[in-house]
Amino acid sequence: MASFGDLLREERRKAGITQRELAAKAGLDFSYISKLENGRIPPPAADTVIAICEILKIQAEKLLAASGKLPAGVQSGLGTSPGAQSFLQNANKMNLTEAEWKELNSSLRRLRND
Amino acid sequence: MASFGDLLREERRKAGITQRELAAKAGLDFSYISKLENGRIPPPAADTVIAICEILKIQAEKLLAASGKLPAGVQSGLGTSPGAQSFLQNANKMNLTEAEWKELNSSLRRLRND
DNA sequence: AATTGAGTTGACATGCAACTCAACATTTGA
DNA sequence: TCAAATGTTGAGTTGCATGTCAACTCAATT
Repeated sequence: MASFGDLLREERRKAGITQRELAAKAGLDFSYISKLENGRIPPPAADTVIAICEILKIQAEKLLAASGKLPAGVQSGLGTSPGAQSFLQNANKMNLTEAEWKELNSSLRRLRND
Repeated sequence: MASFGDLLREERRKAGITQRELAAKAGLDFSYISKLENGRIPPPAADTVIAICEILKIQAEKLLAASGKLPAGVQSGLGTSPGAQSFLQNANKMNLTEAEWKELNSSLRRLRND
């Protein structure tokens, strides 16, 4: 899988903006963007990734996945539910494929749409 | 919901051991256990919660949920999957009930058992 | 050739998570 | 009752996440 830095650089260029512009809009230092793109430092916090994606007008999942981190809202929201805890433990052990996650997303929708 | 500290104290007493014994087995300082039980400090890292549960011989979900944190393995395992990322975002926004999480756990089993 | 815009780098800052350590207080059982 | 066991508290430690700042390079224009 492409590294976070490579993806970020690619998407930033697609958006046609400089590191400095992106940084300014995201409220970050431009040198930080540079280091991220070159993989000199670990990916930013998940919420920062999301902010960046909004600026670049792209879906967050790919960059988020490349960052390997879960959004704070997800952690606080799901972390306090025993049911979520065991679901997540099980899902993790099963090492689901992307197709299987898609299936689960359907199950999720069916929960309320039936 | 009961606080992490109250739950911990309750379960430790059920197991019939002292703070010092629990701490020793978990590789922690006993004063740390004391502070946890009294809510003086935030709950420990998820992996520490799991270690404690193993010593107390109880299921981890309740204490984990009271701690509000997700195990590191879950974060690194699910955080790198785009499918998991979007599933978790959706699930979080839906604010699922415990019963619904149980449903999803069944869907999970069905994925491989069919 | 000098300026300008873009990117890179190393050193440093800051805050918080997750504890430990030493001292003191309280409870309990012989 | 009183000593040992158990529990509580305040202060300190350590490491890592998440950045900033200042100084630099390099390529393209003017």
